[in-house]
Amino acid sequence: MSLTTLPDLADLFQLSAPMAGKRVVVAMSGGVDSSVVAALAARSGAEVIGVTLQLYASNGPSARKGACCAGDDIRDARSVADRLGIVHHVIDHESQFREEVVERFADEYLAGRTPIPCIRCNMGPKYTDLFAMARELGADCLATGHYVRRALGAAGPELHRALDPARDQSYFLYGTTEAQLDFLRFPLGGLPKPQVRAIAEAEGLRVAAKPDSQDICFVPDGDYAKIVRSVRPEGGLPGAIVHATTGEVLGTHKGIIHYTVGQRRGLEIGGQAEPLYVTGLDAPGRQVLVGPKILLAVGAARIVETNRIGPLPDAPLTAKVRSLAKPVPIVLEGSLGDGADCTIRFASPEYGVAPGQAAVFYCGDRVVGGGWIDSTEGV
RNA sequence: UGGGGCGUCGCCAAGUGGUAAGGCAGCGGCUUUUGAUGCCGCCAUUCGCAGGUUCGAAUCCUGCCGCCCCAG
Repeated sequence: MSLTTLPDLADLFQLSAPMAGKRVVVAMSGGVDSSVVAALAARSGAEVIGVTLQLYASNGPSARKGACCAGDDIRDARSVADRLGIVHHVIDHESQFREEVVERFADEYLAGRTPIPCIRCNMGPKYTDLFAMARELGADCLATGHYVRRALGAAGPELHRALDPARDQSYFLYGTTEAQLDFLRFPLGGLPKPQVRAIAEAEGLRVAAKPDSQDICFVPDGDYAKIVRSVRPEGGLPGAIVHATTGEVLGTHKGIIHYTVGQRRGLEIGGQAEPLYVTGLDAPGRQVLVGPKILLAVGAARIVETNRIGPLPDAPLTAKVRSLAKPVPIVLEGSLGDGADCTIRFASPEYGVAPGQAAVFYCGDRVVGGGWIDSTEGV
């Protein structure tokens, strides 16, 4: 695949031509996607500055394939920058990342919620901090490798789902502020992943065949609880597993942080006619509440600290309450944006809605906003 | 040490002479830029133990062991 099949590069970056004379800061994680963004930016003729945040220890157990922003990934980012002949900065962000993302992640679990560190990371280090840095560098925009689209609407820039729904990352970016969106660019939002890899290959980038990142970047082996315990040892305190309706004590759990609403496996309670699911977490009582699947049906949820991107449309909305969920029809009550709280009502019961997760609102492909799930109401 | 009942995979549980259902739990895999869910696969050569009857028993008989209940 050649670059000539691509749209005009100035259009990709949504900057007025000519690109020469423009300064583009690219957030480089060391993965394929952001590396291709840097390559495209370099091709465009703009002055490109690559910036990589070092988020945690650069060596040790966290070093693994598929992570980002540490160790090999930083070396990869630097190597790509060298290859492209662009300036590259590595910013030590370890302490901020630990406080804003990792410790917060642990505290959420301790409070009986199910956090999404990726959203916090996007809201904090990746956008707020990189954003400020790009401004200081006198950039015309900050480009990232996220699979979302920035569309120019009548009322200003809008955030839309990626063209390829399978790669869409809009769920993780609902917290983008209008001011950030004004300055951000997502050149990959309209491209299929295979084309991105093809570009990486054509450009001779060493990361062309690097595996996609997945899981939480700072959890090396999928054992997130181990990380939580390392930051907050009290997370490993056991307690009772209690039936949500009968109050019967059914067993002992190994620490509330290991469970999330909707979870089925790992309870180790046998002898039941039907599976038991986690229906709630009582952090003060250190109890895990369980019950049959029917108890997971949720009719409404309280959403807090909301963000709105662009005007609220006068059209039906849908919401995603998990990254992998299909958007489902909802009715929004209350105001959206500027940190306000609101309530959403599901047209049909939604299952496994966990406090701490995000609810992201869509109007078609457009991201209208979102917030954190604070509590839910049964049906 | 009278009477009755029961002992089948970690748990619940079908099976009453013809060669061990199912559910739960667990394990593995698929899926997946959070945690889950879901889906697929695996999971008792053996039925408390020891004998006996029978072509053939978890199923019938005998003894032993263990547990439960009711009695005194």
